[in-house]
Amino acid sequence: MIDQNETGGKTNFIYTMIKDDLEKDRLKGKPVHTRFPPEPNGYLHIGHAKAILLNYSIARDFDGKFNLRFDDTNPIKEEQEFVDSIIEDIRWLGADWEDRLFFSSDYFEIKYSFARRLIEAGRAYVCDLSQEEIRDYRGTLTEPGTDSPYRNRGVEENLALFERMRKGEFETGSRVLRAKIDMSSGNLNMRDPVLYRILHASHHRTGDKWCIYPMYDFDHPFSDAIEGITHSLCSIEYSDHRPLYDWIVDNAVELMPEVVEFRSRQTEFARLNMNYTVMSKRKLRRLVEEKHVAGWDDPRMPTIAGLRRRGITPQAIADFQERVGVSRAESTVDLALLEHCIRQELETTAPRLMAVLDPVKAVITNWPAGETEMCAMENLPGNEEAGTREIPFGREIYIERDDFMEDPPKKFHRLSPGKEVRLKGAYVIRCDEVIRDEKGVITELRCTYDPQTRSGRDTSGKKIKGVIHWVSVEHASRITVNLYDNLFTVENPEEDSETDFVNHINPESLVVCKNVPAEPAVAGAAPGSRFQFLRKAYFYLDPEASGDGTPVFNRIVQLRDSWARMQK
RNA sequence: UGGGGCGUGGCCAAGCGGUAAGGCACGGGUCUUUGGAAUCCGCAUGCGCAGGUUCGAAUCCUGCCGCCCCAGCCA
Repeated sequence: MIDQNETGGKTNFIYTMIKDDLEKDRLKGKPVHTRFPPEPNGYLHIGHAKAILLNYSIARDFDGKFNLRFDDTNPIKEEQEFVDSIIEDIRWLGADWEDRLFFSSDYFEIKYSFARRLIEAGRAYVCDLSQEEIRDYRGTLTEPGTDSPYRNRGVEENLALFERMRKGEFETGSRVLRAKIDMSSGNLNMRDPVLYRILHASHHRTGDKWCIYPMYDFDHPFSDAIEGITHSLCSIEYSDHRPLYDWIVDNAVELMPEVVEFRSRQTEFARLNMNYTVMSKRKLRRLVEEKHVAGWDDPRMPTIAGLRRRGITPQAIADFQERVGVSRAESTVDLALLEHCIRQELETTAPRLMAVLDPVKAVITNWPAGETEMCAMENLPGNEEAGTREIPFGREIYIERDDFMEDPPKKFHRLSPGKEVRLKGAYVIRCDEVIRDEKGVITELRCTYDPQTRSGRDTSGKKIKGVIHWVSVEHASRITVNLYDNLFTVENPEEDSETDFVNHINPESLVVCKNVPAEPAVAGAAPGSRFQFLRKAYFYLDPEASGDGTPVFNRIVQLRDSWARMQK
């Protein structure tokens, strides 16, 4: 018996349904079996990640199986390039299909046979109507359709015609195979849906072997049935297709029982939407093609490749997916939830480093010139096993420009004239003088340090509220930092149909900081590793943006900043 | 005016007739050499609305209202 503990306490309607199926033995002893069926015609995004991880975790939680099957039934739109990127993305997410990587096109031959049996049973016919005529005969939402004049062709004629379709005797689009169901159904999908169309096009896997290709509604349920898929999950917009799904599976069970592994059933759930981004393939493609972003893997994109390049971990995405849950209600999840998942993981796994993103020089006037002292700092606070590192401290340091205020408000706990602040891991300093250039811009802060306040052996008795990060000027490594922010300035870029969504693009979604001083340890960082730049944000050392050898760090997500919130 | 869905706090989401879980967000306290983290507290007299059934309704019934999807030889 599977109880809540074994399924991680998940209480969504799909888990409930599966538990019930198991209790009632509706699976007849077969393992729970799910699948993710991408069409290789584009890049995967975080919405797909929800579907992938849902399907995969169901299989895992119920000790079942998970297949990856490409729905490659439309050669015009599909490419091997997308097959490769999708495989890479799903593998990176951690969903494991073991040895069950399939393609709908693997089953074209048996599907052809199944179509023949449908014809033999008088349930499918070749229709010579043009595309426009078929549309006209279909009727409208409120009016029933009209039977095609070819609807009652004899079995032999249909069989012969279908075979000639396969042989390539007819032009693209000249004929189709249709199911004979009900032209007056309130459900448009049941008005004699097209099962096969003629497409003289080369397929990325089957080449020119076929010139007729099955439609999704015919192909998908049958593929599920022969793979033994027990629970075929898809998004809400397929709800209307379910009667057709069942029609196909029922016919497969009746007419071709020898290949049916399981009488699969379709269950729909709501797809993921998130604020401050767009999710449709069309819109994502526009962002890339119109160069609003650098590519499909631009760290601002909601694509899996983009999330990966941003530095977000698969663990955080999986955590996010579980917290979002699954239901049938249309929803838009707050980006803040994803950010929370990322921070929560990185808090305990990302070593700390100091870098000053917007530096201003501070000179410790009572520190001897040329003298360097090493300060020990923990790599991961609260985790002694992560150890410490030594950071050089000297007479000249950089501090964050906004960690100084000449005329600060009451609650400003950082540096200001005559006030003291602690340099993390080092000494307490006081600001004595502010130096400006002719334009009034602060160029240097003159400070003095208190020798009794050495971190770890402070004998001054001072209680200093503010702690700021710093980098020694003399020892600083230089890095490039990409400060990424939301791609859009509004929660829902698609809300107003009058305004093109690209008008809502955030002009500050990427701010590049070059020559950023960072502590020397940064030079030893491994590409692909993640850090917290103390008091600022989590960063990812971009392994693909080496360029001139200067390390490039992508901002993954900012730290929570209650000071910034107080300012508002 | 056809068919299929959905409406529980700002955002997700449990709940399936016994008196509104949880997470995020938000507000406040404690602690803190990250204004981070941690920790504690607060946050729906009410579940789209209106009736009804019942000792008792978010859960059952009736009627409304609102939103989403469907007329590809796309998936």
